[in-house]
Amino acid sequence: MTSTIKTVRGMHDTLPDASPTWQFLEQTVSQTLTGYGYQQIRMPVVEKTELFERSLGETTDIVSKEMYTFTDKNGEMLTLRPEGTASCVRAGLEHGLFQTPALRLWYTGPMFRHERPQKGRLREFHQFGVECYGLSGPDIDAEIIAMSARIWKQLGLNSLELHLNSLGSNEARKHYRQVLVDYFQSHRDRLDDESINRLDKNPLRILDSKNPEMQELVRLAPSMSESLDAESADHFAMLQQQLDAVNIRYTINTRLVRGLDYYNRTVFEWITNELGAQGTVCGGGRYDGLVEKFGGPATPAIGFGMGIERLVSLLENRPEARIDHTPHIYFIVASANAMPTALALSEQIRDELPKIRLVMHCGGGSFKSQFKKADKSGADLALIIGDNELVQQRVGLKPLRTDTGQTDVSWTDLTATLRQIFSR
RNA sequence: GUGGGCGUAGCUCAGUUGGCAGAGCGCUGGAUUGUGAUUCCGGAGGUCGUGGGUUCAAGCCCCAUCGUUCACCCCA
Repeated sequence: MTSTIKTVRGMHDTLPDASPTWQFLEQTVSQTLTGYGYQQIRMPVVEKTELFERSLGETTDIVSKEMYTFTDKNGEMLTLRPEGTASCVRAGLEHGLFQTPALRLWYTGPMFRHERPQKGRLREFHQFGVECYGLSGPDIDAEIIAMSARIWKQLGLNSLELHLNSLGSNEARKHYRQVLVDYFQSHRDRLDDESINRLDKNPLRILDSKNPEMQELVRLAPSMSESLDAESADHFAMLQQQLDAVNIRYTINTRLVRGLDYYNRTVFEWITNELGAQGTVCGGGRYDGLVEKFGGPATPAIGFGMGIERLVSLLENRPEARIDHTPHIYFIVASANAMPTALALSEQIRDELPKIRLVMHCGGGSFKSQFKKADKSGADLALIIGDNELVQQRVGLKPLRTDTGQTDVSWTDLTATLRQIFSR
């Protein structure tokens, strides 16, 4: 055997066994989003590199070391998108969508980050993204969170916990950042290497440290809530009130930071402990300054991303969380002479009963093996045609999942009979 | 980018102090001519991830490399 070509590291095939779960998820999510008045937008997978550098922040890990960037034939620097928000803002500006007062959008597709793969973390992964533009009040924050909660309910996931925080206005965050730097600077001797590294790059992340030796220092650090500006504090309080009103439980986590630079005010994550270290299944927040930063009108915005692979692994092994593709009918063709008639009959069934899933037996083989395949297919009913049936112009019907015996029916009555059988 | 575990049939995995490559499941053929699931009998399928090295002899020992997995980091 010559050496076979395999998938690129960190990128996976989704095989036929797994795709019914993906389809269940995709269908459920898109139906729920549609139910809230969100409209789908589709953006290219490739964008100019500059788009991500300017939106995510050049010092974030994603931009500084995780992007799939390459030079196009004409010398342009392009990047496989690492997330969707930047593209969505770009598309909105490019097509004047932000003229619409309350613009509700969603999208789905692959994202690319060159990270070391591990459980729940791939180099090509898939997200649903939801973005809403033009609304600054906490009501839309509450709606978007309630909508995500409803999605979990529809999917049958009940172990997700909502973590909530407010980063305040950009000014307040800048101020808090300085307070934090001062605090950690005065305890520099107790910081680990990584934290020292973060001190000037992204000091808020020190609060996220999992190093047990840092816990005490982090616990005593000044809290973000004390640095919140009055308006943000008000916004945050109202959001909590509204979440209470719709019975959504949450944990205020003042150490919840999120890694992208564009966030302000409300940030949230839905977290599970069933996935190991990559427990965030959904995360998002406000990014009120981003549209303006790209030269657009001042446009408040909020959005979130959901990791499809992570959700799928929560849904795996649940038979109810799959789209059913089991055929209804398996058509057994006992004699090659009968094939033209069998094909004609099956096409007639497809014409008149378009919802029926019918598998034609192709490729010949013994009667016995055809029956084995019919059984294996999971079909409820086998249709049988061979030389005898050809002469009598009839088709055999054998139920495969019940003990009721085999019957037969004339060609002309076939679809009517099937309609009756499968109307139940 | 850093550190640990693991790579043997399509899948899940055995393989002893280095001595002929294995099982279960799956696939496939058959058990008196056209009837599935249970049962019984047969068959196909492997450069043991890849490349070097040690040895009379390597799936097993050594080195490298790729992949995978888990954690750090980061995030969906």
